[in-house]
Amino acid sequence: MPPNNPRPVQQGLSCRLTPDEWSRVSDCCTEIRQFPAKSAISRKGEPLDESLLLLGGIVGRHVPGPHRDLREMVAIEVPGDFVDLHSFPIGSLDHDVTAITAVRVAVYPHSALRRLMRESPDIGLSLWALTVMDAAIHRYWSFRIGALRATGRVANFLCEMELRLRRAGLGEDGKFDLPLTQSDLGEACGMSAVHVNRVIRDLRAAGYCTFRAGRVEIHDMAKLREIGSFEPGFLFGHWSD
Amino acid sequence: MPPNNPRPVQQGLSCRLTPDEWSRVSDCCTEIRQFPAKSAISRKGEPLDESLLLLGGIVGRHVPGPHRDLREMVAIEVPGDFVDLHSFPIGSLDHDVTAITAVRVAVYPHSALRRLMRESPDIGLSLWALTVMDAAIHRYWSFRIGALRATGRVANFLCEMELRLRRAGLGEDGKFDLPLTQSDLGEACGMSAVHVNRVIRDLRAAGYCTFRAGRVEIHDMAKLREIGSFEPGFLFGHWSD
DNA sequence: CGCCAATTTGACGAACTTCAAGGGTTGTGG
DNA sequence: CCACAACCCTTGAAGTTCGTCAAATTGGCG
Repeated sequence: MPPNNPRPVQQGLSCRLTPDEWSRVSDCCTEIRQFPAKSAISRKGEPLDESLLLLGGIVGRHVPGPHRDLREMVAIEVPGDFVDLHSFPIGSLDHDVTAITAVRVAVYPHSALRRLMRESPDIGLSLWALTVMDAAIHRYWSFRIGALRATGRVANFLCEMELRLRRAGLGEDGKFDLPLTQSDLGEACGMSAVHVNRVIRDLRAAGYCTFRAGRVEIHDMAKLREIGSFEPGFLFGHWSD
Repeated sequence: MPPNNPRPVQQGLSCRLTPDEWSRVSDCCTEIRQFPAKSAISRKGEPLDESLLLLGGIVGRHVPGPHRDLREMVAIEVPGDFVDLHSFPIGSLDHDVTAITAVRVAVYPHSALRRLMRESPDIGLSLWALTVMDAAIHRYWSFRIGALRATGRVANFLCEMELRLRRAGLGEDGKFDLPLTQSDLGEACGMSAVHVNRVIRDLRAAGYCTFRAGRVEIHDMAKLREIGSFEPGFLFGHWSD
């Protein structure tokens, strides 16, 4: 390990690793890298030989369709999440990864992770678990888009973001920054930006929450969770608050 | 390895493993098990200490909502797919697993898989890759439901099923069995059963495909893929036909 | 200030859900 | 063999939700 090895702070999803595991994973980090807002981090199909842990900022993952204007946001990563650990076992991704805000990431070369996994298969299992949690979040997004109508979708989405950002130490008391445009929100929830606007107006008028200038304030969490059919234990029951 | 160790045939997604890897994974199989149609295989949150490889039949995975009538089908497994390998790194699942048809599965105790992974981390990596492919399919489902409208969703879904079932050796020439009700299809595509009925009537009238009595016949694959915005390489470009 | 992107609102039509009813098929028990 | 129940499919009618188009407004930033 180089003496100037960067050692990211443990937060968010990565808290599933024990401190010792985290320490040994951190040893694999070779670099801290930055991306400006709205820049592409990687593209579908591109060969990848490193994975990124998000340290600061918000990252979006989009599945592109056959036309430029047809795509869906399939995931959002918050600090503490691995952005593209999925590329480790398979060498590339099926989707685009984009920096929504300016972003700071820790770089983990696949070669180092592979070496670590050969030395300590149990750590490999813990990292595997992180990608499995990621898949569970994907499934919940399917549930949201498929089973709920527009108002419920937005409410449910805000509840998930509140929970995940709070777990990442980036919000409390139902207040947090969510630097997404209404168009972003529409792409994440499978609805038009115009309709997103109407829905958040209704949510504001009802007194449940506000979403303005990239900041969310939830005033009635119980009600928002109810109309969003949101259950905080949606991730295996591991997050129950 | 017991002398009467069942050795499942390799097909579908599991073809990503080398024959040697497959052989060593197969050694972990302790049992062949059956489930009747419409029976529950496992439920959300239940502790699991084994994973199942689907040998025959169709399995559905549902994320349940807070009410009985609110749920979404988030995945369908076909023979050759692991049904719940996601439970291996984490010990439980966030969703229900249901036998849609009568089902035959190969049982892999987690303890045996863990032993195998410690002996051969590279095989662990290959199994990890299978769960990563699974997540890619989840993302594609999000794309389908979020970015397409009803007709495109159904067309896209049928294209995916055609590809996966053909890959599993269970269909050719655009004809295959898909033992789902129109309600099932609605739960998978995020639409009402009534509207599913109208959409498949339109697809039939247009001469693109038929879906009757659990059997699909695609008459114009190019057209169906076009209106479904379906790209056969959706899985990392690994499946390109 | 002036530009550009994002937000907001109205109007309209299209897409979709719900409710309701009828018909077909299958399996079961008399 | 028939009657019946259960389930699925099919269609119509009516109402709701949502997308599209268009235009005005706001807000951030050089």
